[in-house]
Amino acid sequence: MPPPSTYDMIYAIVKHIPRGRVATYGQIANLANLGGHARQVGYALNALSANTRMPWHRVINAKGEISIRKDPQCEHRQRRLLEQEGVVFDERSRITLARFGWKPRRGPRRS
DNA sequence: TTTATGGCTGTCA
DNA sequence: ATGACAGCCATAA
Repeated sequence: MPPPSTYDMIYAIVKHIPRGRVATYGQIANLANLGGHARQVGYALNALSANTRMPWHRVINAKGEISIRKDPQCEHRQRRLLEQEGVVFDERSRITLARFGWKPRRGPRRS
């Protein structure tokens, strides 16, 4: 069987993002051995099926904001999904990565 | 096969 | 802190 494709790796990482937490494209790209090329991550997510169960909405850009695609409405929808998971946006529509940023690894247990 | 695009990132001012 | 520029690579036509 052939090795996993780049998209598969990305999907695997995104699937592992816990609920109520968000990860940046660079974060996923790094975990996916992409070497930091976050772009492919975004494309992979965009290539997902509409009925996929992939938590693509938990993936955001390094600025902590929701990346804009072709449809500005997607931004609104993604934000809605995140809020539904408990993620909070500030006035700038930005997420506090320090708080909601997904920390892979056993992670330092927060108090 | 080549060409064009694309949900980004990091650095500089 | 924000704004602007260039670079990298895989997928789809």
